[in-house]
Amino acid sequence: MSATETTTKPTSERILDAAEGLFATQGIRGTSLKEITEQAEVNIAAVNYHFRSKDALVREVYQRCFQPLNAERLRLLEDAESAAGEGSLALEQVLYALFEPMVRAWQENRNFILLVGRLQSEPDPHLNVFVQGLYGSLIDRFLRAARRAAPDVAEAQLFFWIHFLFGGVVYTLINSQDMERMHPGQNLIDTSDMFLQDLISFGTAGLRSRSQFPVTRS
Amino acid sequence: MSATETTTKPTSERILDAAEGLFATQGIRGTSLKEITEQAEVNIAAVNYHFRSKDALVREVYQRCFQPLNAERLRLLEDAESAAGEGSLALEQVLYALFEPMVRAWQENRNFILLVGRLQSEPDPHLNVFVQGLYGSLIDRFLRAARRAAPDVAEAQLFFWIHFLFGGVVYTLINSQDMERMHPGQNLIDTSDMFLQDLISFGTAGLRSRSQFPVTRS
DNA sequence: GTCTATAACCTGATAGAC
DNA sequence: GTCTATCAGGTTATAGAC
Repeated sequence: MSATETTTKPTSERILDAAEGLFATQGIRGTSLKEITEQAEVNIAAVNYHFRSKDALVREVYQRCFQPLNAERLRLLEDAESAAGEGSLALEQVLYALFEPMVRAWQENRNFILLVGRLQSEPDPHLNVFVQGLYGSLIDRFLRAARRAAPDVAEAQLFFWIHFLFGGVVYTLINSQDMERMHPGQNLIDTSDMFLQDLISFGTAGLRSRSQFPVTRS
Repeated sequence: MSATETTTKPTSERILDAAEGLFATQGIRGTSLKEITEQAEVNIAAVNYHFRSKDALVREVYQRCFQPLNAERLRLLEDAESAAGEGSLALEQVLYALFEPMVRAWQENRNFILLVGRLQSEPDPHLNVFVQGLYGSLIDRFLRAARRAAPDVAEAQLFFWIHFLFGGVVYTLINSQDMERMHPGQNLIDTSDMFLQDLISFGTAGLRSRSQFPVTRS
């Protein structure tokens, strides 16, 4: 690097950084290009030069955010599979590979999990289809691993309750600050290792449970 | 009622109905007053006459939506408590009283759960504070009941994991259509009774589990 | 209570100079 | 690649007639 060169990031990256944070805290529709370019300290027209439109910028933000996360998930799963013998992978290890990267990302940058949460509510169907493409074959890959780890649980049950766990994780991470404020005295997820440990115990116990409570209409 | 009177709802109610549906499907910031008044077939100025502003309309929509829900939750809990002897309430019954009204509301009107989901993502802090007020002492009330039902589980754990279950329920109900599409062949929550039954088994098994899986940093 | 008309402002997007 | 200037359209909110 040259000695006189300032380490300022390029314009397109500054736009992506600002957009990521503002989308996370204010929502996508709740954030205007004016706000983004002001925070990034670039000209308003730059966003339409480097990206084609606001929609394209949104997709770039999510791509940059989700691609390394899902790659890490896949890496952890493959590491665990090759470390364990064929078919001897535990359900606990599958859940660990699925959730560890997300909890770690949350620990490093709280904006990340907010960005994930936006997808549950932002109505844009184009974005949802795009993000589903980012997940690609990851869901199938993890479902097959879970199926081998828990052959006694029906595949449809595994599929459903792993998604359920995903929803619970996103919700509790997003609301962790509010929950700590509402119930002070004991930090519940102040360390991500502790939370992961409890999550995996909670999830596997649930997945291995069988319906017992009779529900009757009132 | 008079013979010639049409059974058309009053203007303010038509506005609330239209706003509820549009907020659910398009988001709050993603819905303009113009859209609302067009769907309600009322004049654009009526929303500022009957309600003070868009913010006040949003609060009215959530109040009308959440008040009967939480009243029903409380009723179910108190019914179960008076039916059972003092202190003999099961954790399953607490979870039933908490989630049954929500699942039933989802079954009757899919817009409802979308409206709940908006709160996780819409950035408006004023709205969040307002809705927290709607929940009022309900959380404390249910936490005390759960504590009596499971005295061996730490209160902080109960608080945390019941919120976790709430996040999972909202997520799976919101995404139930997509999940059915992604994993066809077996309906998982086609009947709310079946889902409630599985949910309560899953949740109580998780709540009663203890951490077993050792998590180590990679 | 309901309507028309309009104010004041913000939005994404683009043309064209530099 | 970066800027200024501007466009066409949408937004909430309000004033004032009926």
